Amino acid sequence: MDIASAAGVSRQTVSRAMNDMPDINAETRQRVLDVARELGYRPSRFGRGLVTTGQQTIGLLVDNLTNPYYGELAAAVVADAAGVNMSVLLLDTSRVEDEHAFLTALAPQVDALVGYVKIDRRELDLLLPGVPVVRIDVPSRAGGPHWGGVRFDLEPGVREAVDHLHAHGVRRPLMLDSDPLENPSDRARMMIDTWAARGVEMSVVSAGGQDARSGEEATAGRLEAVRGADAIMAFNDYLAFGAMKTLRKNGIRVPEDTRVIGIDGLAAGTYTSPELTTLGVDMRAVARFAVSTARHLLDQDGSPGRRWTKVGYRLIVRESA
Amino acid sequence: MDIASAAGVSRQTVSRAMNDMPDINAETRQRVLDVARELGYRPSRFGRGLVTTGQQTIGLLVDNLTNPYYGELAAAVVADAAGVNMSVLLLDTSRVEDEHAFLTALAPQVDALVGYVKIDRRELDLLLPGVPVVRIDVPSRAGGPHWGGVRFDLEPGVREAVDHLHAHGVRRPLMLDSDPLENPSDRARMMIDTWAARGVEMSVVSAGGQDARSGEEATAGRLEAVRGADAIMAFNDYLAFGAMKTLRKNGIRVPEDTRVIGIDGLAAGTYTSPELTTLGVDMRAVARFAVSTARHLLDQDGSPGRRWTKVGYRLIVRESA
DNA sequence: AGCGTTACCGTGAACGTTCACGGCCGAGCG
DNA sequence: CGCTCGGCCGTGAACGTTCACGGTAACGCT
Repeated sequence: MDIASAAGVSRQTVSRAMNDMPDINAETRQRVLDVARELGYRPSRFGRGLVTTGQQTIGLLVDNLTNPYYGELAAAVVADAAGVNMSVLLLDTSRVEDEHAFLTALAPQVDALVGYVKIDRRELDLLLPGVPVVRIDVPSRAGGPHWGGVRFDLEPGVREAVDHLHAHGVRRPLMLDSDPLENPSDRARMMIDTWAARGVEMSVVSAGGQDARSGEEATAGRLEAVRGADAIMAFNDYLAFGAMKTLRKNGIRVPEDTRVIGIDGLAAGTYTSPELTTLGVDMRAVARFAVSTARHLLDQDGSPGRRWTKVGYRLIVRESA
Repeated sequence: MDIASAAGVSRQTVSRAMNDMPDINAETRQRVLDVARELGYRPSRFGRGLVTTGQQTIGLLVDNLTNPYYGELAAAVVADAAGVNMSVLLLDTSRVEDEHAFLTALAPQVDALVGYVKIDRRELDLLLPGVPVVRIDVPSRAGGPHWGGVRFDLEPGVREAVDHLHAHGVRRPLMLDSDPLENPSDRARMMIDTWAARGVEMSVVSAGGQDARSGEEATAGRLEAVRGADAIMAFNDYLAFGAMKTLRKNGIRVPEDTRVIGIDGLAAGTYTSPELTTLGVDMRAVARFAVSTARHLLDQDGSPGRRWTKVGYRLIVRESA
């Protein structure tokens, strides 16, 4: 502590001055503060963190913040974390080629991991032994006792959506999937089954991608199939955006001629015309659970509590269906 | 270091085991690792940070991550920071009422501040004396020697946009401003002046807000003015989205009847139909400068370098104009 | 036997901060 | 005068880790 001698006082007095603590003369405090500014001194967060065990940091692992979906998640997590005095370190894996090296470099900074961890469990456990991990949108429970997660359940949303469409007279629904026909996505499978349960057969078009352009091109390429449908359910909102664009270019009105439903609940869906009806999860609830679970796993206070949860998609009715 | 005695070795050997260092027997390492897992031991980042002065953290201050604009900024900053081995702590001020208390709690975790700091300079300087600050989108240079920033220059974009519209025969442009008519925004003023320099008078409609709904309602409420225009330039993309929605509902075609241009360059503008032509800044360049400047101010290596820069908006031609 | 080399491991010291405690001095009181 | 008390300040100790160094034993070589 160089500054102490520079100001002619002791370490402790410097500490008192910097932290607005009592037991220090106002004049002395000012002198210390002046010297500190002069020398460009700033207390080290490491030195402080070593002795005051309070502040904890959670690492938020997302695929690509450019995608507003992750933005909404991040906003919710940050808000919740701030509420319990935790910080959030952003880990965006979109532009990183080697997730292993990435985590090696940044993970020591973090007390817990939350979000979309794609890395293998064994590998991660070796890399960050004992670090609590709360995964989001995982198919199944996995990992040790310091792992948790939230599973997304599409089913209630699909049921609501199919009910909604069926009630509006839809009988020739089309699934716009991202995956190839011979190996449909889980979402597509569920849609098809749900319609089948109502005695309606769903046709399928594969987009071969998850972005708007794929949706636009796929629907344009299979226009006869699209014209034959009275509703399109897309793998996600982006594909739905693309589909709506194609529909419009071909004079097909939404929702009068064809209804369109996406999945994700992106806010961007309110900027289109018509606004996109979609299936979405309550991100606030997801974040709330993730943060509280991370905190829980961090404390290890013996009480196991719930480490896993399931949140259902809900139908968000806007204008396109 | 409790674990050292538990494994029957010294602190240093534990360190060697945890960090894959040489000079340790493979068998001993495994034993230490086992004991560590058993006891749930994890090296403290504070203890480590105290002795290895390397990793630095920058705090990214944004208004509201739900807004994809900030998501793009965050993604770019994170990518750049990772490139120079820095971490990014997310500070979202959208849901925080008292920015002062917020910073008091979280700022000690951070080595530098980047982004949209709204708090008063004097206050911040008192709170975090000497902390480098790089502000984004500020009107003017301000702050001490440890402050920097990037100024956004709308002018080249406006010039390009007006040129573009003028070349396409636009003569009755309409400004959709967020601020009231009697006190127009800087953006509106610049638009109006640029048109005036070409001998064209611009009419103005005030939306009284910056979101899509405001744009939709304002244009709907002043439909006669809108019908009389052959181009609409909006305060931002959101207002443009709203305007396009109203235009569509009233059978006005974009861009055939009326051209529309926004400001922000949101990716969401590519999901609409037609895609929104807009003015945007190169976020990657902004982030690059912000991170490198933060690093520069952190080092204080004497060479002053450039602490301020100006990046110009550019016209992004899509479909709406 | 004596020597150097290698593999492995331990011991101060240091990083910067806060906590618990104790000391000094002047003022007030009996 | 002696005593107490409050205001102000300094001194070990501790937090958990790494660095630089030194030490020990085993082994091979001359």
